[in-house]
Amino acid sequence: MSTETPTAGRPRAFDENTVLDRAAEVFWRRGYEGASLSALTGAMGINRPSLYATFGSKEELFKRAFARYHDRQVATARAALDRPTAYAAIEAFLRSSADGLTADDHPPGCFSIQGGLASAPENARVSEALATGRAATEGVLRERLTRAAAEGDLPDDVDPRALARFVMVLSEGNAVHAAAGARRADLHAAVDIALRALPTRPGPATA
Amino acid sequence: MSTETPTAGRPRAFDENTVLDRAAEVFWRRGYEGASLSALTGAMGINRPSLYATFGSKEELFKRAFARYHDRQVATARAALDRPTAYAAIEAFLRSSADGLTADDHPPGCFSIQGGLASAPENARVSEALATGRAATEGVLRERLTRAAAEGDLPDDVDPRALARFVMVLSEGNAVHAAAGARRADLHAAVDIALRALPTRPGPATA
DNA sequence: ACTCCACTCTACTGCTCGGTACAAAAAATG
DNA sequence: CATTTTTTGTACCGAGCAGTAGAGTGGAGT
Repeated sequence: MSTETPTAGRPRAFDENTVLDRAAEVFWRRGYEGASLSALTGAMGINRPSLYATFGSKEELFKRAFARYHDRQVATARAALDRPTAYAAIEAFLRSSADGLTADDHPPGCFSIQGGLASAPENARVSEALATGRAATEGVLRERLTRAAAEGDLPDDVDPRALARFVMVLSEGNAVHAAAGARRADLHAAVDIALRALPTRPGPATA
Repeated sequence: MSTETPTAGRPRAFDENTVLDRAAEVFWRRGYEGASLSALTGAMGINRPSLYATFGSKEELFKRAFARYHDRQVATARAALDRPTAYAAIEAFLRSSADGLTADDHPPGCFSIQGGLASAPENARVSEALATGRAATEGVLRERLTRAAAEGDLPDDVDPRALARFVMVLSEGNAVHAAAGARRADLHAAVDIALRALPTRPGPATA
């Protein structure tokens, strides 16, 4: 099994996490259905049998690769949201999102969206897994804003769920633009405008 | 040729636009790469040779199907933008977008995005065609807002291009949510918040 | 009524897909 | 050093892919 640590036998010639990151990049760039096994093994630097012995199937490989991406995504989101006010948290979230969508150490845009928004029915589980991941990120945001509401850091008439959705919409729309090659400054310009929509303002708790 | 009108011979047993719309739905639901010829011909109600005689290739079929969708999209956008003020135009655009993304006479979400954000290199032209379509819609929006700026219907410090991009980001982010099954009310809630961000307000020209 | 010709249909092509069998290779254990 | 255990590499599998050949079909023009 891939999760166990064998005591004997020929040692693996590759690092599991390293090849997962390379696989993620292929899925990200080509989408699940556009990522052929040949492209994957080529980028990962391993052959098919090694891939199948380690990950079981293309779908499992995808899920493992996406899980790594998603965990980092959530960690980044949590870090950004760790700000004293709702306004600062949202701004940090959107700024780090815009930067992440245009970072040059990985493909432009968002794995959760490029991976496969729509797919053949037999691959529906993949699209669903991605949607679940995005929903989880939105959940982190929602928790933070719900806390802000409880702390009086949001006006009483603001629905934290709707606000979290709005922020995610912004981030996802920017992801679509980034996938098409938009420049970082363009994404931040959209964030600039969005921030004016917030029912809270810079500085300590408003009401 | 499909574009000529033959005077003799067996007449075509299907309507070109009808089968194009059915093809569009398959591409929309499954993405370009997830839409197999079997799925396409099945939904279109014609066989492969008819498809190839009429459209030439899968890629050409896709472009024709997308062109129809896109033309309607642009027409709808233009209609929505035909409002006296920038605020009203933007609101109408976003409302009709949210409704279109959740209409029940076609798949949820947006063909331009679900069709194929990312793809294998050999299908890159498809993703590019979709991105070009989205850029065209953004162009229509930008023209309207540029006119608003010229008319004094937007504050002088507002960049119509950035504002158009912001509105498109909203629409595209909502499309991602819609693809994942979001309800219409959720999309409108995001629009509600976005409208507060506008550097213009309901009613005749502000400044 | 006959001819013509575009369209329709079945059956096929070469190719690539995701996935696997099997034997050679290589490190740990005795 | 021989054995064991796991990984690696080559070469392959059936299935499904996009695309096509060619016989059959049926309405329009004469």
